[in-house]
Amino acid sequence: MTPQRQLVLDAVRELGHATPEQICGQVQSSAPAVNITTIYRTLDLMERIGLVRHTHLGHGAPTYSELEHQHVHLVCHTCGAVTETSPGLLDGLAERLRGDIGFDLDATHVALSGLCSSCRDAYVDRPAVTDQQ
Amino acid sequence: MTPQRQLVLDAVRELGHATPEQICGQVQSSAPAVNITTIYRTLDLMERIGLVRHTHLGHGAPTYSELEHQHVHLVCHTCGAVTETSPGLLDGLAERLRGDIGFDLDATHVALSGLCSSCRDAYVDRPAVTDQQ
DNA sequence: GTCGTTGCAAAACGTTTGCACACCG
DNA sequence: CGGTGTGCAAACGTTTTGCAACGAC
Repeated sequence: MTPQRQLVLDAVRELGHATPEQICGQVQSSAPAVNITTIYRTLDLMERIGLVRHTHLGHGAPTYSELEHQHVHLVCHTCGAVTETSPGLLDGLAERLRGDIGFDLDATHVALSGLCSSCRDAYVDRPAVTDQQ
Repeated sequence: MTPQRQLVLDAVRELGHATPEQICGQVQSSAPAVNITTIYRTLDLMERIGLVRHTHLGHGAPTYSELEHQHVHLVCHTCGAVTETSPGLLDGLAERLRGDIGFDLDATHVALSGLCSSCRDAYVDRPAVTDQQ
């Protein structure tokens, strides 16, 4: 565990959900010389050994978090808002997928997408202007 | 509806699920001068008016398909294989999300991720080497 | 002439690679 | 020494942007 790696892990823990770029910023606030390449390499390494995980929120860069940070993410098509909810919501689905076709679902790795309540309310005959997915 | 746009729409229909680059290739096979910028702009336009949709299969470029092509996609973490299944599988979840937090789920927009049956079988004490997500 | 559409080049974004240097055993 | 980790620059794949030219009304 090198100093850079410790800083990356600390940043992931502090930031909760963060893109490699955000993590890089956080790390550089205490060690400006650290390069973003190192961030990527370190995140990759830590993911392989099971220290962190990444989640695709739809658009753009994935976000990294601690392995224990287990949530299902809901991303709004229209405003891009991210809501977290319990992985338990997908237990039934996971069981059915496993039984039906032998697919072992990882509910937390990708965000589910849809329309959040406020956008649904606003979406009265006004077509979506932005799809941030 | 310009000739380019018709070609893009035809390509989306012929290819089923295709990335912008693949669509560009298909279009250029009959009209070589068409630029990929036009593909992007046209797909964007057609998505806004509801002719096509795009789906994130995890890694890399999204795939475009006709609006009617409604599937839930399952992508394997390890081998990257894509399975299609019925959107009905998520009906219960969609209902619960709508009731609990007012989130209107679009089950077909992102692929669910996990481990396919063959990779799960192969995954006996052999850690994943590739995560294509 | 005005507006929308196109092609092209360049930029932008997120990520990966090659390579040389430094450090630690 | 040898091997690992790092920084830097450059490449990469995908997407967006600026701009000039074209065409339809």
